[in-house]
Amino acid sequence: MHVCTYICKVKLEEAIKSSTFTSQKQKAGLNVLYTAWWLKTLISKELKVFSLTHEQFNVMRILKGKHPDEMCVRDIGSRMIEPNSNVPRIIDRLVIKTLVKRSTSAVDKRETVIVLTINGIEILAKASRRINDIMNNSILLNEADAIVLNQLLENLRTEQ
Amino acid sequence: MHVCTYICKVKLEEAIKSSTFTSQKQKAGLNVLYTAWWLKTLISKELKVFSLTHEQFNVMRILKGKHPDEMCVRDIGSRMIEPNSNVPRIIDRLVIKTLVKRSTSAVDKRETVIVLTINGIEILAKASRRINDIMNNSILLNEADAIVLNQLLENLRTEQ
DNA sequence: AATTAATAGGTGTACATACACTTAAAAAAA
DNA sequence: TTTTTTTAAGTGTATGTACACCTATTAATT
Repeated sequence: MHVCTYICKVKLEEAIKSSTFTSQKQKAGLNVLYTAWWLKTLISKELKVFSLTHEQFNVMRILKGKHPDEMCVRDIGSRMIEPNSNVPRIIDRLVIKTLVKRSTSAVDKRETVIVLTINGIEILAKASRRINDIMNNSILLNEADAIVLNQLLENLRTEQ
Repeated sequence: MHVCTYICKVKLEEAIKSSTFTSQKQKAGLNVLYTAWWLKTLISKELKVFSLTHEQFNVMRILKGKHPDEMCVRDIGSRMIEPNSNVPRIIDRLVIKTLVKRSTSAVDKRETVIVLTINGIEILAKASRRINDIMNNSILLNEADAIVLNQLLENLRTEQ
């Protein structure tokens, strides 16, 4: 049985070498930005095994949600975590790796429709398993706390 | 007196058009990533008035912390919110805009030392005021909630 | 003192992002 | 039906990021 000899808390103060925050609210802003970077880096490192970037993986996961149906570029873009990502260029790279197929819509010739290839589905399945494992093992947050966190983040983003 | 007629909650489900999360923990991960993007965009939009990017502003704010002392590139890098930022290139742009001055350290010729110019201090003061206002007005989170949020994010990042 | 190792900064490349602009096609208006 | 407007995708440019590699300088070792 593994005994956890010590737990290293990655404190914000240590990470950005600063301990003077004008308010907890200000600290929370920096904390969100730093935590997002921490998470992205964690995920990106795992995806490297599959030669995928965070964003390429994200697009593939979105496509999976509609598979075997095709999705247009606009529709993919509207589901991205970072909505201003340049989806056509991310798709370019997935096409080169033969993970997705791009074709013009028969219904509306303006639309480009994308669908995962068999290769894409296989790679995505493997990558998803890995990422899910990592998220479960690395995010040490119980479900009750996660609910509170989700609520607080939603409050933070509330607009008048 | 301004009457707030309606409050629009930017729900994660609406933002990424997904409502099927395998766990609250998984949702929390996406929520952190999305909130960070939301915050960054908010700040970047404000900084546009000053022709500054989020990262250039961040470097200038770090320099302010030691002003009028100089800081070496490595030292700046270690205080960045996103530690893998390529500091020399961010400084390149600040030098072009005459917001900082770059020179070789007399003590250790390997080191490049950076200091804010008078122009840089002025611009930073104006930009900081604007950003602080925006943060105070846009992040609708009371101090008690902010403390909880900070604690949860620190827990989330805890490593064994 | 001469050699080797470590460190600081910078560069090259691939990828992503923000945003303005272009082009083709479809929809709406005249 | 022709013209105008809107929409979907893609492109160009400036910026930033991740990471491997290079160069100069300093520190450590022999």
